[in-house]
Amino acid sequence: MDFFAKRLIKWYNFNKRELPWRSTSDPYKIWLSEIILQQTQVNQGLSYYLKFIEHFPTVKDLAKAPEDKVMKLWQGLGYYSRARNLHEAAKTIVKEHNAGFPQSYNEIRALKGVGDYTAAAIASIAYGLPHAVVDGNVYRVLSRVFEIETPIDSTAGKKEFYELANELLPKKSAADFNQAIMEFGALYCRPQNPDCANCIFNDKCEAFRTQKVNQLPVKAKKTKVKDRYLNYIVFVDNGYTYINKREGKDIWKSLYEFYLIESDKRNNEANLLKSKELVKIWKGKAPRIINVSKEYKHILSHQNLHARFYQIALENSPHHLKLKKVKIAQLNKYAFPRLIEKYLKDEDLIK
DNA sequence: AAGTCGGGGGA
DNA sequence: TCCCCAGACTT
Repeated sequence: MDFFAKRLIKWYNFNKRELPWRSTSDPYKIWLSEIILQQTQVNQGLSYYLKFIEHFPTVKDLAKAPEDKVMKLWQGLGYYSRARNLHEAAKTIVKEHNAGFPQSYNEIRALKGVGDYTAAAIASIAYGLPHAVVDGNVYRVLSRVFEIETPIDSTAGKKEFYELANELLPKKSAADFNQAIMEFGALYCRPQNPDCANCIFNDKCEAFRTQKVNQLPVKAKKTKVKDRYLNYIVFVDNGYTYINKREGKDIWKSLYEFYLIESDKRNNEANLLKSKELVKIWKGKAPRIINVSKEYKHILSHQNLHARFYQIALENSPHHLKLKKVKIAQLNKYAFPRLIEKYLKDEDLIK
């Protein structure tokens, strides 16, 4: 087992990518990078990291920012609870830690949005503390090299991989080891098309020897996908429109959208006009629909969204609804889901 | 233990 | 299509 860390760290020193969060020792920046990179590939998160550092050079800057600005900068990256928790944790750090980033594993772990993985990553990378990270890369690399078939999404599997990672971790090189195993998983021991031919472990890898590389790691569950049909009512009122901030437990919390009428089946215009909700809004008088968009299909990991946008005429403006009246020219200040952003661009409502 | 939360990219 | 990504949180 001793070969593992040695080869890995040596490989890392020669082959690591130059990334902005690797050339800093600022725990705030390391924390930010780790939140952004949760369930997100480096190439997708990189520009967001740079934007955040530019707008919020310190944790104080982030803490005092309005939530809408944080969400706007996060727009398009997904998993928006990360942005809300990031913002809340920044406030916690300023208030309860006097703007100094916490330096112990337990204090880091207590921050909103920081779980076992992220706490270990920050503790090791920023402070050299001996906590092994276990992320998707670690599951993949370890399950293959040591041919472990325990499902990674089971309690037993999580425990087993966590213990193995910590056994393999050289306590004095925690930062390098953790980053090395993740980098190696991303560049060589990939989910598909792993580069076994050029792999530094191909003389030791059990899965390679038994030709089980593409069967590992084992995952037990699979997600169910639901269809949802979103009918958006777009009021256009002489240079203004009406938007709404999503609340509750559903997707896109804290992002904006138009007035939404959701149905579990595909709606056409006639059905929409007859829908109880719409009739109720105008007290039985059908509103005048002046434009119906194409259907937008938007795929999430667990939902297939089908959306259509209905523009309603000026005389039907919803002054009686609790919507936010905003200038169309100001729409670019608000964070919208990708789906709505696409519509806005198609209609030239934003650039 | 199971569900839920986004969006992009690769094969 | 399906799978995965420097996972966390709620139920």
